[in-house]
Amino acid sequence: MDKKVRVRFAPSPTGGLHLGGVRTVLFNYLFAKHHGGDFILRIEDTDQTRFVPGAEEYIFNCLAWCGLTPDESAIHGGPYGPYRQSERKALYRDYAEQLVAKGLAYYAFDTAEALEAKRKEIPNFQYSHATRLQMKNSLTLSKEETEQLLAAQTPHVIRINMPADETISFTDMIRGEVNFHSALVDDKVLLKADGMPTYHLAVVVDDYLMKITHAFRGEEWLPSAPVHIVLWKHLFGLENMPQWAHLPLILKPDGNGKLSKRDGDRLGFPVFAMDWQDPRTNEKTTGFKERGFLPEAFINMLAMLGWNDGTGQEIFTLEELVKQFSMERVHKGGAKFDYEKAKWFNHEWLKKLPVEQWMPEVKKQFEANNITITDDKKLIEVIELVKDRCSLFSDFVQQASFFFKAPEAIEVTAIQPKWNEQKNLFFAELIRAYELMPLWKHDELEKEFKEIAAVNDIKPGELMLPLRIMLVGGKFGPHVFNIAEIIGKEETIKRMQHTLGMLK
RNA sequence: GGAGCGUUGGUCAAGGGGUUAAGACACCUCCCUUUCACGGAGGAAUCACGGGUUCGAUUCCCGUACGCUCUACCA
Repeated sequence: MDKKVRVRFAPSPTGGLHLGGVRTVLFNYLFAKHHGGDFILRIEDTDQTRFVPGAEEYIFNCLAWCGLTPDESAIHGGPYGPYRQSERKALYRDYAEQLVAKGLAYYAFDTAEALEAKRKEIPNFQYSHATRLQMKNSLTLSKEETEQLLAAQTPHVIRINMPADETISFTDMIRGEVNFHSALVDDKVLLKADGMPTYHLAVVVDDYLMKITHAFRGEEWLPSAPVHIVLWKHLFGLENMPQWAHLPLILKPDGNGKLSKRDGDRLGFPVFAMDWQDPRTNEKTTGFKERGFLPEAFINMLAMLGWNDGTGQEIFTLEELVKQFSMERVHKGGAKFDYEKAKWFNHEWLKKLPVEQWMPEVKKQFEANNITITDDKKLIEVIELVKDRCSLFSDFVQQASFFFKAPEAIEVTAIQPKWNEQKNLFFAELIRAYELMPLWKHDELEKEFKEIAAVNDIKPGELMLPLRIMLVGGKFGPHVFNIAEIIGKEETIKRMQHTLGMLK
């Protein structure tokens, strides 16, 4: 029987959680759940210089919002902890030493200055089989010298001793067989001078210890795969190595290249899952959540960036995605992010989900714009009326504020040129009639409106827009008489009089 | 510079040796609508280029071009 599937997402807590990161989580999650396996979240915080307070908690919050709950993590617990690499520091050195003992790694004592000098001396310098004999390390020093330096606690790193002439190959679940020539891969640092492992060492040690069966990560990792393969071969055996899949990148909408936070700022759309405030600069970046996206839509949209089930279906629930997902159907090429399409996904989900479920978000958006809503029944009525014209929760502010508050700007210029005394008289009469209306219902209002128009011999079409401008302030929104009914007699008449005053 | 990966309409993409080369988003036209949307009907691709293999290539092979990623004691 096959081993239980175990996958992991391993972010470093250095800032906001990027679209591409969430998609990597998603594909990990979908694959694991499709196979009845476990999804592990491991924090890769081995670079102490890049530690950002709050970033870890933020990642957990994003995952919670998305509904992608880890089975094991630093906060969910689990049998293979700790799940923060900084807390596992002690165990890495031993593996690096094992490699040194076997001659597959070596101590290197080169200072930053020496490395810098070498880079200047040799163009495109690589610390590799071609150059390592020119450097200060346990390969060039005598055994005694090395031991002396070590005993004196001289700062040093441990580097992998890449084979000089081997073909390193592995099978990627998305790309098939991939080959590298070992001579072109440099001797990556495995253990840093501060005793922390680099990503290269940590990822293989932890994947082994945590019994990871499938390792998925972004395509940017492909060039360093041979380092990981060599490590696996000598540390734990290729037969125990997880199956790899390198996911295609999410590209910027214009031009080419990886989508970055900068692109979002420049083009006006979010890139992070949720709002992120950098504690060092206090710079605040809005996320998809706060911008008015439903998590269901966000996930759905991400899933379709680089994957589809081949049927043409585009709207999927998480459960459906779990059921349908397969790594073989993931694309090789990167996908450009399209914000318009992202909004479309949200629009579809808005239509699909019951209003009650997302009404609180709409309220929040109104509150952020100083409109407090106390009447839930009215809000639901309003939402039903305008939801076809909204893609995001934030759109409701623009589309429905006038139901709760008289419009601040009245687009009188839209009606002024064609305004005349006849229309003036019509509206005066309409107001008198409306004041006496016993039943304030949209069909009654419309009937009355048309009757008075007929008596005055004006085409109703000439009067509809003026009425709309009076009530809404602009040329948009649902049927005018529905609006009038909801805002009520008093408010309707007040707004008519207000605009009439402006037209005199 | 080197290595690896990629390339079907503006975008996401289905398909796969012989097809009218799906569908969605965006865009344009029309219908519906006395506003804006929604909805409905239409509109656009010689499948990067050049060689092969083949009766036949967008599909297989090899080159070329272009793009991207990596090339840190960052992940």
